[in-house]
Amino acid sequence: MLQQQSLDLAFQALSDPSRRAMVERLSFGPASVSELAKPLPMTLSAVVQHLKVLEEAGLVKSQKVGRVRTCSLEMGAIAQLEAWVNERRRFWEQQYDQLEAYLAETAPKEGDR
Amino acid sequence: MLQQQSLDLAFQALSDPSRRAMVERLSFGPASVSELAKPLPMTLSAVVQHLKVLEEAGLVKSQKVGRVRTCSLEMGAIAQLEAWVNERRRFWEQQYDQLEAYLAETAPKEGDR
DNA sequence: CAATCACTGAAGCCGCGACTTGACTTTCCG
DNA sequence: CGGAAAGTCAAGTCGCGGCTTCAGTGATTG
Repeated sequence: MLQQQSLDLAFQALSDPSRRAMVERLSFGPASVSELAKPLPMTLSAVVQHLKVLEEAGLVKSQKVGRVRTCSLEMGAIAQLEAWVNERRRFWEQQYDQLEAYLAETAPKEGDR
Repeated sequence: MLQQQSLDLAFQALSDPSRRAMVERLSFGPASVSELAKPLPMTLSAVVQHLKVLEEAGLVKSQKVGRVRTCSLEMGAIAQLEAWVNERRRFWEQQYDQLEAYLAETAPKEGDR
């Protein structure tokens, strides 16, 4: 599973609060690097480094025009996260259903007739 | 938002591949600590430490009966992750729709008639 | 043209997080 | 009872991740 690698990068990237803040900001629309940096209590340099992580995780893309780099969300990676989480839930519910079925079979209740 | 804190812990916890593997295993049903440890290339001790992280993040709960501790998934935290991801997508799509609407207004296409 | 803006890149610091080792405690089984 | 199983705890090591600082480099603007 090559997915594994990119999932890893994505979760890793989102484990940092500052980077998650950047993603949240970007979910409202594109922004420049300094716009992303404005609310964060750190250097522009640090923000750029975070940005690099997000880009390598495929969560964000950016392009530079003139002297300003504009960033925006890359929904593909987000969808992958979603898929992983959904899968966990799916398996968990399935197992839960099996338990229910088992209980229903071994100890049928009134309403079951 | 106090949610922030627990979201942070959850993402943080899932940023480690071993811990994600444990969660994946647990999505198929409860397991003991050594069962969780079996596929992982590390000491039981290390696994226990990972487990602690997962529990503090609210992703897993466990209880000890006799000498064996049985772990299982805690779906609440997972649901929170899901919510965050969905929210990002929601905002992103909404912004996308606005763009589309704008384009449609300023440069109507053939089919619009 | 000079000054400013918006980054970029390279060092370097430092704390924390993922491990290991080793020593103990409890529980279970024959 | 004796010994294996299943964890638990406390140190201690080590590398990497999140910062900062500082020294550039091109665009942009008065």
